[in-house]
Amino acid sequence: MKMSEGVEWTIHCLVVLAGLPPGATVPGARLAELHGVPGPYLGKSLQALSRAGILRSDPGARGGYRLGRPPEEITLLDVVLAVDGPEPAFRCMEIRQKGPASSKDPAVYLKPCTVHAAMQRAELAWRRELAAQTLADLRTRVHRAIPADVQERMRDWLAGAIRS
Amino acid sequence: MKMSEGVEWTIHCLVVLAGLPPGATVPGARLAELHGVPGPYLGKSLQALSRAGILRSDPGARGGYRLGRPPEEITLLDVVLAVDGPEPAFRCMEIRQKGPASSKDPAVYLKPCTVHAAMQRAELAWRRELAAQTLADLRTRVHRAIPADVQERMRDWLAGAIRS
DNA sequence: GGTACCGTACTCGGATAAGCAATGTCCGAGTTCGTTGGG
DNA sequence: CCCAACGAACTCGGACATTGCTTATCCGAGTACGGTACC
Repeated sequence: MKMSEGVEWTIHCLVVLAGLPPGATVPGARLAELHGVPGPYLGKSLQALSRAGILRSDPGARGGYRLGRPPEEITLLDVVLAVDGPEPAFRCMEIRQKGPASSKDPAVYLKPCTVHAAMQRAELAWRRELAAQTLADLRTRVHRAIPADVQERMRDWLAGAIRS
Repeated sequence: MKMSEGVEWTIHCLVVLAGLPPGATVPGARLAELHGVPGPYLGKSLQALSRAGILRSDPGARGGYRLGRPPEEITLLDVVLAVDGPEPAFRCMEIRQKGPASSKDPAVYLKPCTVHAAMQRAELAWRRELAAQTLADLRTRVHRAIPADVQERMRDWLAGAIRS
């Protein structure tokens, strides 16, 4: 089981964007080189966030990306579902209905598969934990964990990338 | 993010094996046709369980698979880690250390990445929920959910597959 | 009749190809800014 | 000097190759059973 790398990339990008003044935008290419990741492919993930409404994109010469809504209203679950896809990791193939010992009566299989339910319970716990963390929370924690000089260097670097 | 299909298959197999009398073994090929899945590939997943000690395999003409330890001591987390691999879904690439704004001082990055910690929290909740469910619990639930006639048909079918 | 040996059938285990999704890259549509020509 | 129109540069968005992993398959090593020859 492997999650798309775009999740990690876009979360870091969102943290950066959440720290900008309102209305400021940053081009995707600048976000890519800021994190040392392949630019064109990061754009693919950013597009997914744009479709989900998490990001808002301004085309044109002074265009770029900005948050689509306040960071308090963006959860990590929203980001993961947008980038990695909404389908759960465990997908029940209903193999209980296959094989020589299965029942021909469809009514037997109306209730969900027991194995499926067990796995889904764990997956719901995972989603619940992701939904409990907003981008605003994460930005606060990151802000406290990074030394002042690194933050200043990032602010200076961003000054040459921000389009307002 | 997609989990290996072998997880679903092997869990169903383990539930079947947990319902057998002690000492009884079932060949992997029989387990495959019982669930309508490709036999040779199911064997690959069963081998992983065997390496992990969850299953015990008896080679030879009257050989087959049986549980490696009591079903009360087998959790769903054990199965998932054995079949799908022990690596977490989210793997931190430490992209905070890359890019023009990163610090050259390694001491800054001794504490774990904040984004990594947030994702790990969710993943730990997922694992905790999986570890809380034993194979014995699951077998009891499956036993209650399946009608008596289907269970009897499975018992009859297994009678021609069990090697003791 | 009992026993030891041998051949056969069946099992698991690891090594080997095919299919597909994720990764990585590219080029086109659209928008804004700077420039230039005219009034 | 002010204004409008034009050209150019830069942006996002979607369509196109390529790599890696999951899926699927096969064949070889090892073991227990049944039959057979021998004592």
